Amino acid sequence: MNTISSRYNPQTVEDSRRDLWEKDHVFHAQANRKKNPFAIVIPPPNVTGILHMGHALNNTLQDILIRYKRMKGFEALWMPGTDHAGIATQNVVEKQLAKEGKTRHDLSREEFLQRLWDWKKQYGDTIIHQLKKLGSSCDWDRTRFTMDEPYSKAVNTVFIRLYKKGLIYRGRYIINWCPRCHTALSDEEAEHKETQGALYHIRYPLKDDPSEHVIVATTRPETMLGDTAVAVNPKDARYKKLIGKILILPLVNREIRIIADDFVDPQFGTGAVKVTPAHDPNDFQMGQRHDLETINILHEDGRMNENAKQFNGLDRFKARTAVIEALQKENLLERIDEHLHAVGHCYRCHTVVEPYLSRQWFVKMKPLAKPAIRVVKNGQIKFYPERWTKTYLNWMENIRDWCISRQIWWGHRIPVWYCKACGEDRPIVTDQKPGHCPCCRGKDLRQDPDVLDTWFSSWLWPFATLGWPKRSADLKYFYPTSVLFTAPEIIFFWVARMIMAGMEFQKKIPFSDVYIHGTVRDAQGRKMSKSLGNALDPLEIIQEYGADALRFSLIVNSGQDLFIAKEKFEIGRNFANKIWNASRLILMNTTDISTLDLHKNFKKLKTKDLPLACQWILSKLQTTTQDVETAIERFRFSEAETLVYDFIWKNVCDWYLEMVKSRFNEKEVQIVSLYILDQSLRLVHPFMPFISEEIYHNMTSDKKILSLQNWPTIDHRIKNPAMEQSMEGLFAVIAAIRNIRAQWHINNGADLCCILQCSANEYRFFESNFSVLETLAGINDLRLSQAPVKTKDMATALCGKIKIFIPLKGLIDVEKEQKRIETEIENCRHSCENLSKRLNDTSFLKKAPKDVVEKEKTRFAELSAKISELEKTLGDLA
RNA sequence: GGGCGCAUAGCUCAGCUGGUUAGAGCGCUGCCCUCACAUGGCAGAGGUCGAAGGUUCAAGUCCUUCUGUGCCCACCA
Repeated sequence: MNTISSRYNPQTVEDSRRDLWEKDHVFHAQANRKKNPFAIVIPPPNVTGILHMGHALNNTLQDILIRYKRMKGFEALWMPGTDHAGIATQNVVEKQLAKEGKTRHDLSREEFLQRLWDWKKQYGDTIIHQLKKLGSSCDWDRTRFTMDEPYSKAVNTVFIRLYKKGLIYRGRYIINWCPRCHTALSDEEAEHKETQGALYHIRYPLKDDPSEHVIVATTRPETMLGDTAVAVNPKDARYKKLIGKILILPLVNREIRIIADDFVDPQFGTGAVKVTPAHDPNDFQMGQRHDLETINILHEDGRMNENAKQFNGLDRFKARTAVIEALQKENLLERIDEHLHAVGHCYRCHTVVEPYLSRQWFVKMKPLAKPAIRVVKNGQIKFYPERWTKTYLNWMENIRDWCISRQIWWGHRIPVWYCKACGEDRPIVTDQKPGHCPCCRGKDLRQDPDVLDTWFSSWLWPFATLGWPKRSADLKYFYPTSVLFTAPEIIFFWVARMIMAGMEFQKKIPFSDVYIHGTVRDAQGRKMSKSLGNALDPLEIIQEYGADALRFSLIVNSGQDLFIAKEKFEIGRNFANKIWNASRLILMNTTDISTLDLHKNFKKLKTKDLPLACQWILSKLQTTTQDVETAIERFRFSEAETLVYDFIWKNVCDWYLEMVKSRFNEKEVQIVSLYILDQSLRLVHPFMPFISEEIYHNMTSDKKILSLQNWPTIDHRIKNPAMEQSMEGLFAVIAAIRNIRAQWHINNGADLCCILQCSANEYRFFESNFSVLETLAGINDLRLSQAPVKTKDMATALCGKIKIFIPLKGLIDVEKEQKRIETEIENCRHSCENLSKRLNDTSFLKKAPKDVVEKEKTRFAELSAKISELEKTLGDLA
């Protein structure tokens, strides 16, 4: 290693480390009675996917936790896999077909599906390979796919169970229809975007008196062709006398009635609403209340159909213009107002969706939501950050039924058959094609052509990946899983539904913690996307900076939403380089020490006899380990990472190594340095697995794998907070001397005398660390003085030398400091008085909750201690 | 319309249950290629913590209002 370049080169390292892990199946986990399980399921990326920054962040977070837990001795399973992503994947393959000038209808269903499977075989693992490049320590042997045979079994089982329970039904309702994908979408799959549109005011003449008319306002004028009523609020005085009258629907000359319905808001538009039951969800409900006819005016591809009369065949948006022109011609268009409103778009292809009346399968959600609400409310499942709990509960409490059928071919075919004789009203719900119809014994059976929403399989992920519906040992051991990591936009699609499925089918929560991370944005705060062209490709970053650098930089920025520009990755790259070089320094100077016996040798050392620098860094190591653990357990990953960064860079490199580099000839210094390196590598490993593995694996003569080593254990006997504090004082003094030296432009080693005036305690401390002080401060004549330095001493010290006199207290303004401490003491006393008043007040003691009282008591004790400490400091100052 | 965030150094952000002198990285200034590292070292400058009130012995932190800004949800056509 000592001959290796001084610059860390991740490209030469990462592939081989990955091979090392894969070859030995290092990350394979199995039901193991001797250990505690810890499981994470990956949010399965789409098979269409290529790695983007969101994935990089999401998977790095998971990897940090799973590697940490693995090192902590858990049987840590990270379950990987991919999602078939129904519409998304079908779209990709249809685009391929389009290049050949074909549509899927030019192929048979089977041929088309074959194309999809071929595609999946060829590209479906792309994302998995890319996740590996990131360093993800998944149990790759278990990689699942949502359309695997056993997984499909789970999907069908769920469908059948819910159907039998009455929680799945089929019916004609208004759903969101994507005219480009030719399929129904769930409410969650229709993205509402603010759009500048127009509010068209149209005159509908009265039948009895064509000179009179009612003006209706609409944002989608073409839907008027399907109107079957006009509705007004029954309390609206303007229209009261018109209720029940007949209007002539312009352009189609259909007679429609004016009805009264509370739904109508008299304040909006003209207070009169055109009712189109086949093309608007509210109108549909009104239609049901008033028994109105539904007239469908659209083909599935968004063109007008024969019901649109002269507009037949026109695309819906062309029809809009045509309808407006026709109305203008007949002088029936009152006016057009600008209008900002939310328009639904397909979440996959961004086409404007149409509310469309069709027969679909639905899941009744309210009964499923109930237990899922309960487990979040009672804290069995916690969200991080906590505020997402509210978002979740709000959605769950207003949940609507879930449209699960999709009119596409790629996905789980709905396990339902229809008998030709008995018709679609008698669906046969079963896993396998039945031999005959159970009611008429007819043999002409046809399976429902539709497939299930892709989320209808994803919501089973935490247990279907573990073998359910089989009662596998894995399921028993690893379920419920521990933490779920995901992005906020997935809470409704996936997280909520997984909780419902878990409660329904396992009677247990699927995971206990949900960590919601931020969205990765560009430097301007825009969401990274291919279409905007602002996306940074993680693979490019890995190529240029290394996977460790990518991981480190993402996490360190990951408090909330991340604003990422390419330069942000330098911090990770530089840190990796720093680790590399610090390791070189240590390894070059510790060749006498066998790494085999490192821990044994270390244990033999008597900490108290070690050089101060060693004692200090060892103590700092304990503190850091403790803090990092706490941070990780609280899911404060960027904090944990910063702690490791500061420990290695600022403590180990900037101070420790600088203090000991001249003493590497001492054996115990070598042992401690090597030990610190060993432990540091363990600390960084969850964050930067490649470089840490590389250094560790190569420095151990028996080629141990770091991924399988233990997390550092904290030895409280080595911990010495008081000494840490003293050392920091020492560092401050050194900095002050250096500053003066710099200001005076005195070179290192110049003839310079420096007298430090310090307290008795400090005197003892500095005296024993004289050489360190001199070396680091660059002073060759350093003197300490407990007494105030007198002019005479100065004069002696100054013979022919440049003078520096630093009263240690001079680092701070003594008077100011005294004042500050005095006020501080006064404040604390005040607080103590208040507290003691309350603690002696019996009514307070009765009323206040126990923990509050306890807290105040602790606070009182703390404050008292603080006061005496402050008083002591004050005494020292004087 | 409802809900949730954010506003702290030139920039990007930490700052958790109020409590020493508000921190980091980048950028900036000065001095250094010293044999681990210039992807580096040392030192330094830079902050009325968005505004106004309030609670408190004590407020960046808690409360109210306002301003700016971002996101999510929602069937006002």
